[in-house]
Amino acid sequence: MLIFSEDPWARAGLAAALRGEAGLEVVGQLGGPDGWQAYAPDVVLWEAGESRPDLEALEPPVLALVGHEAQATAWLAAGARGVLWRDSEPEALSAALRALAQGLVVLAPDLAEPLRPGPRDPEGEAEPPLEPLTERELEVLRLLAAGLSNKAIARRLEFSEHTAKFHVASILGKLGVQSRTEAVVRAARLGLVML
Amino acid sequence: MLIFSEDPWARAGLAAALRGEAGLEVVGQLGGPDGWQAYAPDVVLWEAGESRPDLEALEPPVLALVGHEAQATAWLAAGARGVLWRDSEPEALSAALRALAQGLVVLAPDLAEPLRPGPRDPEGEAEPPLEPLTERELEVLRLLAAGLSNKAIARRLEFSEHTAKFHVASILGKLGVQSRTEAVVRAARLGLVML
DNA sequence: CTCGTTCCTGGCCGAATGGCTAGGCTGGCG
DNA sequence: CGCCAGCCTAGCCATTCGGCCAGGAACGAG
Repeated sequence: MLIFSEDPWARAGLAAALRGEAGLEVVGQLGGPDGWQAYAPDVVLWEAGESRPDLEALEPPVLALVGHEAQATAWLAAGARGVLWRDSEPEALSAALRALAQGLVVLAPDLAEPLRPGPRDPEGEAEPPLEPLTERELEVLRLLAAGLSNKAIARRLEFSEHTAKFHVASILGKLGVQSRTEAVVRAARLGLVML
Repeated sequence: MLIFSEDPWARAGLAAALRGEAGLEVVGQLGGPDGWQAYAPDVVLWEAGESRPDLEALEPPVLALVGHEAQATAWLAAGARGVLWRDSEPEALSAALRALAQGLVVLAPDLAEPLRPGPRDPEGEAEPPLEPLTERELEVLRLLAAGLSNKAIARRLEFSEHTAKFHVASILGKLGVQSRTEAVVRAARLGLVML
């Protein structure tokens, strides 16, 4: 097992915490993926920095330690085989690393939520009495989600800026929000547009 | 660890295969969940039958062994903390069970696909020369994505509206966009924020 | 010590945004 | 025919947004 972290102290701490674990051998520590081949690790433990993860050239499975959810999804997308919170217990790290070495995928419980097709919050909801958007409004919404200004929308759809504002206002009303940004987020969550 | 399977031979086989694994103790075998309390297991290994899984009354984390994908999703939805294929190696089972006991979620690689947000268009890209955002900027970005106005962000983070505008401008610059809406969409695509 | 970076604050200004009211045009329906 | 829904246009107005310039406090690196 090879440890990556931009922070030397974090590397040392992780190595020390895992040293005692049976069946785990820390073969080295690095600041990043450069030169990993020399260690021929079966698994990589990587404490995520804020920079974008790059696992391209890395062949062994990677367990990413992350601090917040956005990081988690970024690392998953980048191909990490395991994602745990930074404050996980050493025993959890050790167990996760062993599972990784077996080719399995390991996640912190919170991060597995999207997998559960979901009984959907039973009570809450309350929200989408959502009047249906007209075809025209959907067109505008898509441009809205692309980040276009009212003026740009008007040019694209060949009507006046006033009309653009009219449709946008109508969309805001139907979605129950008061800014175009909120509208985009809401629409994305409702599946009305793809981001 | 407690083993469930409708098939007594399968129970025996699993127990035998796992008997050798260090740090795992098979405390019993049952045909189903009835009466599990008597064994006080830390984990349950359950070879899935074709019937609908019911994990309601079951308190320890469950590792389900499934034969096909429909089963896998059914068991995940039912609350299984781990799902592996029936033909997994004993070493993989053992590693998975230990991770389960640590409160982690374990999956066969194929089953984790839905988590990876996108295969990323392989060719295109060209885009993210993306300077990293500072911690403060990420905080602002998250509120931005919630649709808050500069004023609201300033209140929430307890600094002046000017500072909010300053950070927003900095975010726009780093993401290479010119409106907050674009910034949110871009950040979502990059995995910097969850919508 | 100076330098550079990050974070925070301020003022100014033009443009964009969102709420409002008030039209006109079309086509479907009773 | 009148009525209504969806669509487009228009003006007014307060607020917000985004760009620009300038400065201060804190901290680590040189």
